[in-house]
Amino acid sequence: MVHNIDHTDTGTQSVDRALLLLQRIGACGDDGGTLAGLVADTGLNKATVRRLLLALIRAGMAEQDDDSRYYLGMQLQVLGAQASRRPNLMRVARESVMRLGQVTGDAALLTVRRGANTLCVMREEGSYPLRSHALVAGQTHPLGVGAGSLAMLASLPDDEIATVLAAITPVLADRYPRLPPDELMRLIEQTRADGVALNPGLVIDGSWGLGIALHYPDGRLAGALSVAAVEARMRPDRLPDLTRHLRTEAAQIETRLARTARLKG
Amino acid sequence: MVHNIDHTDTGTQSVDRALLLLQRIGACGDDGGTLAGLVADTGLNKATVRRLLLALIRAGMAEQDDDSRYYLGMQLQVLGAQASRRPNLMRVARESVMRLGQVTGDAALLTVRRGANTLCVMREEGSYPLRSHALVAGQTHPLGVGAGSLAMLASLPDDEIATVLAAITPVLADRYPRLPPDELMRLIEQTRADGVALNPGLVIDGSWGLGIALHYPDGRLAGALSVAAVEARMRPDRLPDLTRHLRTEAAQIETRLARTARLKG
DNA sequence: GTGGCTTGGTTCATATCATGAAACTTTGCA
DNA sequence: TGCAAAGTTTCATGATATGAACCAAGCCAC
Repeated sequence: MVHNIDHTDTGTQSVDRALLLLQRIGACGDDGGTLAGLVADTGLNKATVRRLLLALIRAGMAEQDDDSRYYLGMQLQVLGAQASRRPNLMRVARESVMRLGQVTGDAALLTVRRGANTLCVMREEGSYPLRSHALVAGQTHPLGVGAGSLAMLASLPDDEIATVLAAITPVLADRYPRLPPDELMRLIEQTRADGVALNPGLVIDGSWGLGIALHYPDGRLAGALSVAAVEARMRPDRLPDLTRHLRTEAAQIETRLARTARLKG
Repeated sequence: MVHNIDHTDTGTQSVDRALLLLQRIGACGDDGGTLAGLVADTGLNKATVRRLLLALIRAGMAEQDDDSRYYLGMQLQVLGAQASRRPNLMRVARESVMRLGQVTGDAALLTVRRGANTLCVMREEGSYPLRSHALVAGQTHPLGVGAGSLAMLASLPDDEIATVLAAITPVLADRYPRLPPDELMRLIEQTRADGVALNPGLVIDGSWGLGIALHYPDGRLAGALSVAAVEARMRPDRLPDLTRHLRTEAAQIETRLARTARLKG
């Protein structure tokens, strides 16, 4: 039924740019973004950014304050609430992510794939005071960068891995010097052997992570569940314990995914 | 500082359409929308809708299920959560809206202005079993249609009211036969005299509402707070009580708006 | 089965619409 | 007062979104 599975990207340049802009505004954090900042972030022309921002504002997706900073708009809160009513991965996993964070004391993360990249969709802070803020909800990284991301990449068939690697190699070279494609291949082997993905501070020094992929009942990749902490909290003796918690919650999420899939069947 | 206050709408047709589409998908409810349905809703060409949907899907704003229905995407949940961290009207009013719903037992609503229309951004169900579902979060109506909406319209200066009326007259004639512009003018007078807006079932038979406008400390319109119920719950003897609750919560919201405004100064 | 009907999805010539360099305005600073 | 940086707008130009027409798949009645 869905004919065009590769989501060809012709004929909507301005829409793509506008939506990219929305993400960038979100990434600016609580006190919004400036026009110049967004221009720098996106690499677009100043006039283009301004024009797109006006369109976003018109639709309520963005707002502009008196100090001429740009923020996310209230329409997004409404749409976000509407989206949250659907029994999708995020809703189904919420409970598990929160429990994982509370039980381990570290940050629990839920990540999904978006093409050759990953998006962190949820983060539950643990109680441990020394926190790794390497990954925050809304951030994207190339597939393979970070524990959850690596777990997802490793779960893909080899030919798809090759495609993804080809796509992200320039980005890796540019922004993740410690993760060249061959190192990533090695990590994939390791992950497949272990059944969990370990990121020993390869993205940010001292920021470790442990992740596991999640699948829909039909075998399709759904996302990844992971735990992030400072190096001292991920010593070898603690890994088996963390892995066990991850596996328990991952199993629970997959069970619930299967249940909601059956409802529609 | 913000030069172009009228938000001129040139040069972004496709973005406007894509964002309109997002709202329509949201309006489809929990089990999504079909391509044909969205085409009918928006009046756009089928190919255009499909192309825009692919762009939305690419950005994670929408998703397409196996049964080729379209839903709101997870990226919206993430952006919605980010938007919710800002101390805007919605966040500042949340507590009051919930309390209003619980105390009165009816549905409490928070509405904002969007040009010549209003958007319901929040709804708190009361406990009373017989509910009016005339207004649900995410729905839009012309300014003046509904109690909160009427409260906002009545609070505008006369010349702006004239502009708005001119803009919405065709829509009124088409979709709200019981609310011709002159009737709306009468309601505005009534609202100004009473200090609250009463909608005695003029939009949907038997669905009554009572609303009051909210303002920022500098006098700008912020939105409206309202209560909706079936006719039997809005008999004259109950109105003073409801009005008092509305006034109390509105005052509280305005106080908190003033406080957050002072923080930025 | 088969013919008609509905709905999902795609193509491609065309003219519309988004583009971005440049100009203009405002603000901040020295 | 003059300079620099950031915000905002304009407008000629060609890249880009458009939508009529088309294809394909499912569904139903007969």
